Amino acid sequence: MSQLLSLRKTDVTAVSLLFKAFSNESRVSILNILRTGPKNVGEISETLRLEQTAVSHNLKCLTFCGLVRSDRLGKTIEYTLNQETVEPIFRLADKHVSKYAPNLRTCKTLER
Amino acid sequence: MSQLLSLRKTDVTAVSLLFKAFSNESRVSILNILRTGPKNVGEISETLRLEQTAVSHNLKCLTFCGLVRSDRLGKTIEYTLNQETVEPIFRLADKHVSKYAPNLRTCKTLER
DNA sequence: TATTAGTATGACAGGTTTGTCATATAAGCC
DNA sequence: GGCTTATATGACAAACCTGTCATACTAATA
Repeated sequence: MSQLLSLRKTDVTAVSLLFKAFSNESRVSILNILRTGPKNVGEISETLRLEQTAVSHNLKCLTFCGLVRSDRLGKTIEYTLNQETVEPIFRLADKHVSKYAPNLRTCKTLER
Repeated sequence: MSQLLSLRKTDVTAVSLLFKAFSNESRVSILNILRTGPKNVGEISETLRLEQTAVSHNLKCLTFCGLVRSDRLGKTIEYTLNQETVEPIFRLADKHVSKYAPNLRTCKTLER
């Protein structure tokens, strides 16, 4: 009930950890490409032109946060997006950026 | 139209920058406390027991991302949450954590 | 206009994150 | 079992982030 107005301390920690997963361009690219459907590591790596090991590291992080799910398919491992969470978050973020921070993409690091 | 299914490259950059703002515990605390209403720097600093300069740095970053707005009130500067974005994002994050990553809060750094 | 209170800025050190390299594991096939 | 393909893991250096310190700015008030 009061959850809606304020989070407990522990949740602040969890929420910041969750968004750490979204705070890296490679990981956001991976999530973004998985929106079009499940893909294995090789396909992700090839499409995004990212090193296989880098993709694996980032997928582990995304899995740990519950943002993707992995299923072994023979020699291959297929990754599937957690659409329930990721889709609405992407939509909100996209809307926010175009409405409130249209110049965000032009800077390379966060201003402070 | 196709925006709903995939973001352009530039948006991936913007989205990851936006979530970088959410990826730090101090900043999430600040956003969280602003959910209860506008506050000035001193009030935020005092309530969260964070150094004034640290709060100022983090507020600058949040302002830059359009997540808060600042209004000078005499000697004081009041910060107001962008509820339209932050409220639904917090709700989604909170729901996601409890459903898909309930143990997230117990780790100090992102596993990889 | 000098002083004080509130807030911002810049620089820097310590800590964290990231990609890469070398290597390990797992599954299928000969 | 040995070989090959697909993916994961661990260590490490470079890059990046964060809080702190010293200091600057701004507005109100004496």
